Order: sequence, then C-alpha cells, then structure tokens
Amino acid sequence: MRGELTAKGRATRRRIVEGAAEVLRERGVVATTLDDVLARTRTSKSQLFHYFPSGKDELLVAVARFEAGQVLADQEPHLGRLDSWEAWARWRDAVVERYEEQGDQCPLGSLLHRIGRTTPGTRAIVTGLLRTWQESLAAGIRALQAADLLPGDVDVETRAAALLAAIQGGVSILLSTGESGHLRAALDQSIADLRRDGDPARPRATAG
Amino acid sequence: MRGELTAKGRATRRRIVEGAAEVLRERGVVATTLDDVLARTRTSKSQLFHYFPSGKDELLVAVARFEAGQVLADQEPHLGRLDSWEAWARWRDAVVERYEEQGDQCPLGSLLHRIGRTTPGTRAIVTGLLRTWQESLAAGIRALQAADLLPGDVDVETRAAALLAAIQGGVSILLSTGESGHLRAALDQSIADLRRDGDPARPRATAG
DNA sequence: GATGGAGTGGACCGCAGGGTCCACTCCGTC
DNA sequence: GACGGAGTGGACCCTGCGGTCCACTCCATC
Repeated sequence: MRGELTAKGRATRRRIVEGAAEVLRERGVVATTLDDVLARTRTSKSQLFHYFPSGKDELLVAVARFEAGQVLADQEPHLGRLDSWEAWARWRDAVVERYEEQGDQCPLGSLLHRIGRTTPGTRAIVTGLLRTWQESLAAGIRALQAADLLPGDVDVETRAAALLAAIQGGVSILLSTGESGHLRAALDQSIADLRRDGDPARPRATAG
Repeated sequence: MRGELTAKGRATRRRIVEGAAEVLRERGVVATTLDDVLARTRTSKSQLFHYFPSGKDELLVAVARFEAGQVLADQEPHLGRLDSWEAWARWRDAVVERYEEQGDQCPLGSLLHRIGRTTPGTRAIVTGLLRTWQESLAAGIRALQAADLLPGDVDVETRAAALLAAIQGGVSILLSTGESGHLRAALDQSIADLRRDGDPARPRATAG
C-alpha cells in the first residue's frame, strides 16, 4: 500500500506524521489523542486510518522512525567530520545545545516506551540509530588517528561505545532532572580521557 | 492521614504498593490497570482508594518512591565500600548483573514517564536518588585517594558525575536494545580512565 | 454489648478515546 | 461525460478503565 500512494496521498501522510510529531513533543505520548493529531493536521479520522490501517500504534511507529532520523540529521554537519579536537569540541557544543533546547521531552524515548521496545520492527529503529551514531563516533576517532592526533593502538570500538553511553546517560539525566550538568561532565570527561590517549601528560579533566 | 494508619492498615497499604510494583514490572505501566493490581494483591477498589485517595497517580508515585529505594539498596553492600580497585570491580559486576537480570524493564523510568517528571514531588524522587548515588561514587573515589591509590588532585565531582552518566547511559541502551555491551564498555572504560589518573603508564582500556 | 471509626467488598457509573462505517468529493483515464 | 478508485468528512459505536458509592465487617474503647 505504501508504494501506491498518489502525490497528494504522500503529502497527506507526511503532514500527519510531522503534525503528530509536533503534538507528541508538546504534550507527550500519554496525553496525546488521535483527535489532537486530527485537529492539528486538519485531517479526519478516516484519513488517518486510511494511511495507518492498524491505528495509533502504526502511526506512532512512523513518528518514531521520523524522529530517529532527526536525531542524526541535527548533528550531521559536525558528526560527519570529527577530524580535529576543535571539531570534537564543536560537536560537543552542538549536542549539548540541542538537548538543552529540547528540555525534558524525549520524543523518541517516549514513543518507544509507549509502543514497546520488544517488537522486532520497533527495536530495529533504535538499534539502527545507535549503531549509526556509534559508527560515526568511531569514524571520528579513526580520523584523529589518521591525523596523527591519536596513536593507532586506541581501542576504537570500546571508546566509541563508552562515548555513546556517556551521551545517552547525560541526556537521560537531563530528561529526569532538567539539568545539563551531567551531559556536559560526561562529554568533557570522555573527550578529555580520549585526548589523554594521545598525550598522557595532559591534565585529567578539562575545566567545565 | 498517613500517620493515622493502624498496623493492619499499614500492612495493607504496603501490600498494595509492593504488589503494584510487581505487576508494573511485569506488564509495564501502560498495560497495567487498577484491576490488575487489585487482583494481584487480593484487595478491593475501595481499599485502594482508601489508601490512595487521588487514585492511580498517587499509587504510582508511591511505587516510584519504593522502586527508587530499591535501586540503591540492591548495590548497597558494594556501593558503601569502594576503597580498593577490587571493590570497584565487584561493584561493577553487581551493577551489570542487576541490570542484566532486570532486562528491558525500567520500573522507575516508566513510572516517572507516566506521571510526568515536571511535578515537584516527582522530580524530587529521581534527583534525590541520583544525588545519593553520585555522592556514593564520589565517596568511593575519595576512599581511593585516602588509600593512596589515586592522587589528591583528581576532579572527584566531575569523575563521579561522568561515572553516573556512564551507568545511566549503559542502562538506557540496555533497555532499548537488550544488549549489556554498552553498559560494560562504559563502566570498564570509566574505571580504567579513573585508574589511569593514579598510574598514567597503564593500558588504555581494560580488556572486556 | 453498644458505639463508631477504620478497614473491606464489589456493584455501578461516566466517559474518554480508539476504531468502524458510509456517504461524499476529486481527479485521472477511456 | 461516465467510471472507478484514491482521498476526505464526520457521525457513531463500544470497550476499557479510572473513579464513586454504599453496605458490610472487624475491633478497640467504654
């Protein structure tokens, strides 16, 4: 069915997904009803069920996929080119800024929580996102190696995995407390420790 | 009202909270209804509303408080005595094991998500938990300093904050993907980096 | 053994909100 | 300009579930 959509149809479907994403970000998954989405997107029930025959859950999955795309898109300018310590610093700032702005709403997290992470398709969304993210970080570390800023024997995968966990943890604490201090600390410490791999004489942590 | 409960009343209230916690862990917040809790705890609606006059949300807050207590209680034997690298390793194992067992259910997270983190009382639950947790980690680092295993100029607070974020991130990835690799990597890397503060000649990461 | 309040049982209510249905319009094709 | 299928509108249905209510029991106190 997805492939057979008219241009008009595709536009409507897209309008629904993006509008739903808006509403969901504003009110949260729990509080958002189909009627809210309908009102926001100027659509009728029949349209919604026309494009998402299995109803709300199918819509939420579509929105989750959309939001997952956003995460990397938002940091792409920096994430794709982590080949100097300055680039890493800029990326760090971008991440912190992005999540500070976002405040205590985690669109993707809430969605997945509501749908259930266990269903294969759903879990694939987040595992795919995390994998890509971590690969970008690993590529960044290798770029540092290529630029002779890091020695070749750094355990790239472990560093990348730990870095990703640091971000996730910082974000999750930001979501719970509203404070971005941990996100900053985690990123700063991780980057500082990574940097020490290349220069053991460095200070132990960057100043806040 | 809380103070005026009979022994019998307190027992019932407690039975409800603990039973609810069980059901919530098994089915998740979204899928759990009051009737489920009632059935599990062999209680009637009137009792539930007798002890939690504002209904479901009040019950969930009580359960959240209960679960928050559990988190630290579960690691207390290790968390209170982080005065050697071996103790840190044992604690690491305990954390990994605990969260691997728990699987992809995060009782506290789901609860708070459902209730909303913005209400003052609710946010206090998680901020309090995180603060205590981080203080224990900081105390552990200071214990290492006292034992001359770490120099005195380590930035204890940043290290502790980053460590806490690492755990949270690892757990949150475990919840999403079902894999504990990131949790392990994050903890190992964090501890290894911390350890390098005391011995710069050490290898860059512990082997998995 | 009367009194009253805490504790308990469960029938019942109200409605939000997901999902169905059918009638309609729009537009490309012949 | 008839035909048909995609696209649209919105009334309606129905269940699940949070919450209310009242009748009852249990037990401490006098």
